[in-house]
Amino acid sequence: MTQHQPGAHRALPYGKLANGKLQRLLDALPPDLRLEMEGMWEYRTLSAGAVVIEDGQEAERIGYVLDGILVMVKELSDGRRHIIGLLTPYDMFGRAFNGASGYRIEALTDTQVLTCNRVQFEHLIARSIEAEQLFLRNLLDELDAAREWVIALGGAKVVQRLASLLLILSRHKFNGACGKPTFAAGQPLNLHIQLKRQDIAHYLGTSPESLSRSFHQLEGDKIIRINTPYDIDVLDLAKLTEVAGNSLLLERI
Amino acid sequence: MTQHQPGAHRALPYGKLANGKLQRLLDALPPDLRLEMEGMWEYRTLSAGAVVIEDGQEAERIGYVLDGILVMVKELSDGRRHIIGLLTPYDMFGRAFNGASGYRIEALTDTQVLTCNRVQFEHLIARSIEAEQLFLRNLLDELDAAREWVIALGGAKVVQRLASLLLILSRHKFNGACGKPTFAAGQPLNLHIQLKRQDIAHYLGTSPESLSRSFHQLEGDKIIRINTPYDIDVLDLAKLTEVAGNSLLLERI
DNA sequence: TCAAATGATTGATGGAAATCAATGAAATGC
DNA sequence: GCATTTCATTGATTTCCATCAATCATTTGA
Repeated sequence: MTQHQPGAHRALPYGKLANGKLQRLLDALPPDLRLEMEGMWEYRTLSAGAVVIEDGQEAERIGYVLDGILVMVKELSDGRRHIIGLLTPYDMFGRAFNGASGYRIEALTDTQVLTCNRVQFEHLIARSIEAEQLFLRNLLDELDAAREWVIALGGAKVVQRLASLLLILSRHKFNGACGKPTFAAGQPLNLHIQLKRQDIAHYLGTSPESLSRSFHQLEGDKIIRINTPYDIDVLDLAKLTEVAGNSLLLERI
Repeated sequence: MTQHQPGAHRALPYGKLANGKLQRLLDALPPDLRLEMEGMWEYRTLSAGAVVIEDGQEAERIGYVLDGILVMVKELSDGRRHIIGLLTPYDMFGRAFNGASGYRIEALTDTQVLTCNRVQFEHLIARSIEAEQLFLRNLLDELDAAREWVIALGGAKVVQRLASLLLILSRHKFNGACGKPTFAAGQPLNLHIQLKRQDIAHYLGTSPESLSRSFHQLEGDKIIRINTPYDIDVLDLAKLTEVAGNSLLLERI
């Protein structure tokens, strides 16, 4: 975290983490290490556009996204931007042990993150087998998530890829939610998509115009409801899965 | 590795690893651990179609691909196969610490692998900070590789995605090669693509027919030469990069 | 407040690709 | 060896999508 909003960090708000991924990780630690681990984290907010980690630099801090979206982006020599991946809530960013980043990470929206000094984190990992295994598991989850994006982008048609994206975001929302799932009962699942159509389009390998048409196709089929371009209700998860063309993305909900 | 070709494993042939990724990893270990680590590995060959790790099972062994291609595949209920990802030489497979696999891993071609007992490997990782960090670094590399596929598949046109695939395979071939690169001098780089057109098409989110046309378009532009459908010479890496639409995939050659 | 800018959407059109159908080529089995 | 199957390729047609252009909605800034 080479740049962040000054004055925006304060102590870890434990309530924010109830039922969250990090909390589940912490729960598995021995009490003494857990206390130490908890003390290491800082809560921060980032304004949209803030650079979290610069391309080619070694991250000073690592962290978790709590709310908002970070984007991994590569600036090409001709000025175009290539979006490599998205970091949504409960994803980890910054590379422990792994040197400089090959791309820039920036906040696509106003974002809330938990961060931690990288070196401090590495030392804790090195001292504790439990912490190390938690981190490894987390990393392996990230790998699965990245491979999931590959599936999502493998769809032949735009509407298929969009459906896959919405499925992934739905699951993030669902897994990150507190308490019992309200979802199986058939209520609409509300998604706050903090991406501009242009960014989504780029990420899905299509144009904003085609993307817009796909959004409205899904709405016409009663699969989603578009409240605003950034506020989507998923009405029919089964149909959405059908359109996505595979059930893989849903199996971990 | 729940199934493999009987009688096909023997002691680690050190020569095979010269200049390889694993060798570089081993070199960084303290001598005593390095000896122990080296003793853990077995060289095996797998016949095309052999199941390396079954969907839903916990891997007994983890390993590295030396030659050939493994495929991560999910069998859908209606009998179709969804290719999740490819494992090419120097990729790691099998999940340490992470429980059951969510997909099947099978050999797409006759494949040479180095494998190691998972539990033994986990114990070594737990004992040695160096080994642990090597593993972490490797895992983070895998994550980068997965994100690279996202870039490759993000291309809008079929020929673009194909070019990206060929670039990635070229780099694997190149980085895995022994000794000095013969590549910068402009010689053709020979690729043995062990995938059927249908499999490549599925992976790139297109049809075999469109894929075939893209192959021959690249050949017509003198960028590749198609000796057989499975034997491709890359004649002009610069043009190939141009068609792929970005230079990201090339930067690590 | 209003003008300007940005983003989302819609329409029209040419080009790209999926699909259907057929042929050629190679591998496989008997 | 030949028949059979599988795979790759090519052609013709339809569908999809990128692009250009225009409009509408929302946000931004003075």
